[in-house]
Amino acid sequence: MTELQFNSWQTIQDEVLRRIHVRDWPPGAVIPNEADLAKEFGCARATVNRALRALAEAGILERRRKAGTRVALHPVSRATVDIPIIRQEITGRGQAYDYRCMSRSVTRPPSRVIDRLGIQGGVDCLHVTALHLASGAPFVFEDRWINLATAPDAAEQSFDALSANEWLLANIPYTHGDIRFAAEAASEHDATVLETSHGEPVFVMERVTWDHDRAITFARLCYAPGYGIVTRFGSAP
Amino acid sequence: MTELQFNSWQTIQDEVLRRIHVRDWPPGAVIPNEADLAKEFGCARATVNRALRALAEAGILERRRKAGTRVALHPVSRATVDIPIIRQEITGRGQAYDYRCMSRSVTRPPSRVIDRLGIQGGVDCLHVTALHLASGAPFVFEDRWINLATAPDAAEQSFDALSANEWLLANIPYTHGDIRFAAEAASEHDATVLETSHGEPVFVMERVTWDHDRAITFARLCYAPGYGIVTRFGSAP
DNA sequence: GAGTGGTCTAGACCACGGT
DNA sequence: CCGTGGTCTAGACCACTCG
Repeated sequence: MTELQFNSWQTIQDEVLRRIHVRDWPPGAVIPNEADLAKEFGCARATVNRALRALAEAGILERRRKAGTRVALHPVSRATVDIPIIRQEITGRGQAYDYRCMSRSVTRPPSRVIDRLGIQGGVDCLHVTALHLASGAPFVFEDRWINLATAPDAAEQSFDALSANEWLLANIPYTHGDIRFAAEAASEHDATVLETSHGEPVFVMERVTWDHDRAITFARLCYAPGYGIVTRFGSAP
Repeated sequence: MTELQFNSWQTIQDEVLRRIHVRDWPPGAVIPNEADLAKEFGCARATVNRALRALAEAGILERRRKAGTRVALHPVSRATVDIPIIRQEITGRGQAYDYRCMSRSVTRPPSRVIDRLGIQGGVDCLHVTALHLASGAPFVFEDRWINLATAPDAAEQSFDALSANEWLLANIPYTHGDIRFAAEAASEHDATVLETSHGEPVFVMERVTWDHDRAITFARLCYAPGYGIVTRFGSAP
């Protein structure tokens, strides 16, 4: 009845959020369908759809055909984390970037890596280790295995000056990847490279990158003590 | 010329990705505008818009009015991390959830917390510490400060049986939050509670939750050794 | 100023999946 | 079966911003 104008999809999104916040639509409740909301808000159904779809992508609403749209029962906070190229991450902080390749060899990877890459035994991989420095100080130690069956051109790269991180991104297309964040104790080798102590807590990021069903590379990034990842969830500034 | 049918926005997205992958449109290049692509693909401009907007949200394209759409120069991997309620995280692994409140008091927070909450000095907060257990083993230690100016009802809660984590989510609406992941050495107290050793690496998540410009709560979650966060980026399975 | 993406509309058909 | 969201269309106006 209150035919107030909600013309933009963001206005509608705000109104829906408000109704959720004031428990007009409590968690688990089914909200009116798109057609009814469009009529109430005095706009096209596509506009309502745009607003509700964005909220569903944020994890606030759950939508299913025929069943309708309901307020999520178990509010998960869905945060988006941007993982930049290491060079960008360092120069973005106003620090000087430096790179040092530490080893390069073609070997059969340990079973731990074979499992992550999902490859058959006996496949040789290119193993590269390198250090990325920020203003001269060790920033992150990169321990990477490249599947030569997927990225054969990598065999001709020395990675002396250009990091595998950047070369792969610039030359090998990927479709998706897995990431794992964890806290680990610095190994003897990690500690030496990062100029810290054995057993010191280090932030570790492990990434596997894929091109469709073919594994490209597995990387273990071991960050110097003090590193952290910052991110946000929700909409407002 | 090739008036093949690209009717769905996902088909168009795949085709755009393919052209990026084969360096038809290299990083930094400006791609044709929506109207031209719509003509080429034989579909409505809105359909092209849908496909390109999704790729922009994924960080693969950068779009600006008048300047047009270009392939992102510095490919960031944008991963989405779901942060569930702790109870859900544990029961979702098929383990039994248990909760133990360890302390509760109204105090003035340390300056470190005051800074994160962005509040004026002299404001009292509710300080709650608690342990969440998975199948009887310590899982995560929660050290939380609740801003009573924003959530006054919290003062009447004992948090003996229901964790602050769940009570807040169910009773205090929020709009957004900040998250920080890091690796730290377990303090003497952390170690005792988590049944590990002093100095052991632990995964730490710090969260500040807001309702518009009012801080609700700051939580430091200290996970038992071995914990990690897994996530994905990109589109394919 | 003018080109580009951003958005809205009114209508239509379709695919999924509860009932 | 049939209601619901998912999507597409053709056209229109607007807002931003680059040149």
